[in-house]
Amino acid sequence: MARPISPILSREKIARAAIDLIDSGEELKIQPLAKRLGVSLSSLYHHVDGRDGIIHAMREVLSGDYAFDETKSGAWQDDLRAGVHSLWRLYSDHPRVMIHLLGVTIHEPDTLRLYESLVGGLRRAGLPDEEVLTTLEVLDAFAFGVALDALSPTDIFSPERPGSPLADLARSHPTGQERNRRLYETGLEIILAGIEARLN
Amino acid sequence: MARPISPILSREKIARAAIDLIDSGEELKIQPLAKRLGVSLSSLYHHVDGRDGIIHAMREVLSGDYAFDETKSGAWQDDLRAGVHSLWRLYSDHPRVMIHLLGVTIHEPDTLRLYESLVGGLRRAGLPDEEVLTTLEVLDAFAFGVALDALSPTDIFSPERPGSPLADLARSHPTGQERNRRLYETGLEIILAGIEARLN
DNA sequence: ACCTGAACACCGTTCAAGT
DNA sequence: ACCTGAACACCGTTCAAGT
Repeated sequence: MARPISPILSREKIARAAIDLIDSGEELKIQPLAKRLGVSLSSLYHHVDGRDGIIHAMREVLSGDYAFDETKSGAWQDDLRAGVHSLWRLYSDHPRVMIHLLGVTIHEPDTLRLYESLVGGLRRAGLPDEEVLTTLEVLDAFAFGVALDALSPTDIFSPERPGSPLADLARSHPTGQERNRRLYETGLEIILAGIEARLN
Repeated sequence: MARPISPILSREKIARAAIDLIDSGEELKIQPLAKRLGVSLSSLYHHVDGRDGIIHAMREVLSGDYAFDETKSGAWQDDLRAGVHSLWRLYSDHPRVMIHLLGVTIHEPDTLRLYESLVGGLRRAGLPDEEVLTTLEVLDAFAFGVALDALSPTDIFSPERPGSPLADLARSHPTGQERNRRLYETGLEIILAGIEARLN
């Protein structure tokens, strides 16, 4: 086969296949990616600018997929919960993809709109302007950290010596997804309570 | 040269050179690493088990370097501040190394002792046992997220349209290291205030 | 035991050829 | 414009040879 009547590939198809590949635990390699797409590996280079191009394409696709529909104007706490949750879904659905996206500036309008919505929530909470962006970054860093935490092995705390206080606590501690979910929810509530406490 | 009188390499020397390499922004590649150490690349394989072995060696070295000297028993807030700070120094001094260490279980005694010290602080704060480990994970995820945030380009929020509320706020917002430091300190205070607020 | 150079397998990228 | 196979450069790992 040479030039097909209608193109088999597209920037988006490549990006989605790459996301699937990474999410399934594989490394981002061109050969397996081409195989998934049912094409030869050199075909990819007609649509994206090499490996880096694939990474940029993934960012574009994800930014659109997780666009935030501004259901605004409840209590500021609920608005922040909704916004951070949307961000966290993006991060925790694709933690391995996020690692590739580190160090890439976000200028997709969809993602910026999400940040703007969080700014709105923080302002309505009564936060002074000079603390809004830093607090937004706190929420973002927290969500990102929790998402990467999900990549840790199930038994994070594996104390060899049985006398350790960690060993006792670890026994009645949830593992896996349940552990991660509780971590996210508890942490978010702590941060919201902290923001509120500092307003006075 | 063949077998030297005293060995040129050691597991630790290789680990430290690898950490330096990664911290300086390079990828972890064997050839440049060998060059830094002044040896041929095949020499490394006599001391570590390939690339994965180097990653394990880095974990061991860093765990020792950032061992926490338990200066205990101030206010629980101060104890937590000290413990989290120690953890954060590890993460934010070597954020790129940390990415390689994701998904590797920590069983180095030095690091476990640091976690145990945080458990002590949280208990003295009056947290019920079933929340201690989750709250510890919140602090850890936050510190980790902030450290990775430092890898973002200096201008994170780059709104194209000038009408955006982000554009205005970004103008009077610090950048680079200063931005990251403020993010860490503000976030930690928010979380401590949140823990305290939820105790009642 | 510890270092070396050569050999090998793997992976990303390029390019001429085909429609 | 879009797909292909072949060629090339790069990188991790192995191994026989040397002390």
